[in-house]
Amino acid sequence: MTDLREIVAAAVQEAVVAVTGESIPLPQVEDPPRPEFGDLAIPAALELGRKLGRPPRQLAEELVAYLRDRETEGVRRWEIAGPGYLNAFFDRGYVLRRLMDSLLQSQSESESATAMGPKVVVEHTSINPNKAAHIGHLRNSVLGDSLVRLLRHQGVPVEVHNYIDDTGVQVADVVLGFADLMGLDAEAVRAMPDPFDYACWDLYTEVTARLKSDERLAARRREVLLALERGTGTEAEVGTVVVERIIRRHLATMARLGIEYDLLVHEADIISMDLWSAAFERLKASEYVYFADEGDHAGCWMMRLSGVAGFEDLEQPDKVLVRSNGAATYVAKDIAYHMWRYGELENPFSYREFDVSADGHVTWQSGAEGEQMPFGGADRGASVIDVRQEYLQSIVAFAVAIMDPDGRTDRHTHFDYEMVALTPKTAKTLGIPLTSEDQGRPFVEMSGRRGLGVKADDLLNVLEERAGEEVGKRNPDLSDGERKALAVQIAIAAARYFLVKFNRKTVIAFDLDEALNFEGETGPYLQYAAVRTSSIFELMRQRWGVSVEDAVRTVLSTQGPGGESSSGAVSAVDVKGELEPLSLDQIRDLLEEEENDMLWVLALQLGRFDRVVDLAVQSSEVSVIAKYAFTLAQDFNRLYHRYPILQEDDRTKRGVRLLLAYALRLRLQQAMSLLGIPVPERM
RNA sequence: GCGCCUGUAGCUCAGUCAGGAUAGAGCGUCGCACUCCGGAUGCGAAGGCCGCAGGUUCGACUCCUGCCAGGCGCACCA
Repeated sequence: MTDLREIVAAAVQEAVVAVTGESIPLPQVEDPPRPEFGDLAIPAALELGRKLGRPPRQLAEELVAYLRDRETEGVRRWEIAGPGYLNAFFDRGYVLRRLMDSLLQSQSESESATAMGPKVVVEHTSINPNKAAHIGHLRNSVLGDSLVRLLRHQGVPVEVHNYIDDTGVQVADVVLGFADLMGLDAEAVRAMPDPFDYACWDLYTEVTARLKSDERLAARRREVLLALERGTGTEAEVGTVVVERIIRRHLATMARLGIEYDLLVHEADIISMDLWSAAFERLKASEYVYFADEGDHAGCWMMRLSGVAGFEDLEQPDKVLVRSNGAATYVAKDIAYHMWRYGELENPFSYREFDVSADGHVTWQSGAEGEQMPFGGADRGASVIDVRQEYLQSIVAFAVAIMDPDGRTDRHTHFDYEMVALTPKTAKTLGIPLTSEDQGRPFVEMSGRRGLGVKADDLLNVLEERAGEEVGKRNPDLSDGERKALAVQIAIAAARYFLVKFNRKTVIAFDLDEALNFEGETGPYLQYAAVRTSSIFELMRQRWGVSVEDAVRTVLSTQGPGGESSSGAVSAVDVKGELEPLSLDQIRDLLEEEENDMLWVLALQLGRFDRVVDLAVQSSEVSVIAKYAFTLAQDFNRLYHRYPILQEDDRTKRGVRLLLAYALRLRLQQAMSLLGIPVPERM
């Protein structure tokens, strides 16, 4: 079904040709700021007037005269306003009818839809496996997971990767802590009680602090790092246990928010399975990779970036890929991973199951042994990584582009976002010590190294507790189990919404009070609106003995747009005279009454759903969905007070309001599901 | 120093990419609301030289230039 906007734009385009003889591209269509300016506004005459040296207003008169002589689908009348806008006013009955039809249709389609087309890999989370996840990591995972949901909604096959950096100094530091500070071996570390990631959080901070002054410990760190890289010895054993246990904790934390992964890629495997050496062979053949014989980087293999667009202003643009001691850098390993991800290297991995979730989803991990699986080899992909890694990621993207036989530069995207920081006030209330320098700042960056941050599980625990209190107050009849289950859903909503409501270039200065608020622009507000729609429908079923689906079918059971009888599924059922089929004229007349402008505004809002999803995907901006969902919920809550459904006696009013409430619930639920926010039965 | 990002109401943010009609939300403050489909709600009020200065334009929060302020990045760390 063609969008009405396109139809209107095409009509104006045709009018321009007819009136002026000028051919123009499809004109821009805007949403007018106020209802009296109609439903769509086209500023074409403004632009054209300047180009032709004619008064825009006069030009607009001629265009409108032309348009008024003809039928444009869905348009009831044209007007001119302001400096020369063309304002189109829809046939409100027709548009609502059309909206309902497409909703019912998309509902039945989505049930049978299977993903088609080239595969896309989305990599997110990728937390260093040496400590508990904090709320900054949560922003990454929630953004990444929402992106995955958006793409899947659009029918794109998505594979979710979580890159595990298990060879770096971060892991070495914690291993050092266990081995030297605590004197534990692998078995003892394996036997430690949970929360293991919390223990590592503290240990990591302690080791970092001691390393500053303890020369002997610093020397030991180099030994541990070497042992980890070789993969042999007791320290390597401890390292394996630490990584495995921490990842299980990370996945458990993310599972609380409904976030799952298809594949964990271990960085250690990239070396041990010779993925790096294969990548290196390919890279060496490139004009961009060379061996440095002299200078600061003597003995290193370098990537040549001087003269490459985007790197030209750097003092030393070239980047080390292989250190003079022969070890590959992080960027080098990341490049190898990306080349494999996009099918430019043969697959060296086998795969084992890492975990199976409650709903049966399997998370696999790379390794030397196991099964063959069709992972990697994607056509396109995105890596969700915070903006501080922009420089490194641009190198990775550059390498992907030069290794692509087709020379594509757009197949890999760095989905960048700003960090989550703490307001000094929140840090203080959480008992986190700050330097006097920090206290003067607008916000304080979280740091695993300094142990400075709010752990993800702590936030979720506090949210669940708070939600539990509220639920208990409102629903004293619920059992403990029911109350907890509800509190979990509300906590998910609060956390996820809070992390996506800001656009990704905004530094979130985390404020605990704000995050714990369940009123206003929050996840629970969305849930509340959805729950209210459901409870209206439930009450209707009790009073009238009719499901909302049957009720909607009844109201729609006359003819569809264009006069013919619409989709066969639509037929009336017995609703005991509480509802009746409504004609297009009845719906239109009702919606055109001024007191029903708010209903009409909601109908228009509902019609924007697909465009909003497109915009969110194109701009990689999840906040667009969050704002849209909030607007829907807000519209509904306003309507709820002004336009009762069950208590309305007029059956025309009742019917139209029911249609809108039904459409709203559907769209709101869809938007919430894109954000990973559950819709409770009650709350 | 160079590069990137940000600056909008007391606070936290939309709107800037595609210039246009009276710049919008939430929180906070003050006041109010249904014997009614749920008050995690709704309604109203107060609160804005859209960082500053130029420029382009019929028209600038939006584009361009300069400046000011804040953040981040520019490792043989990841």
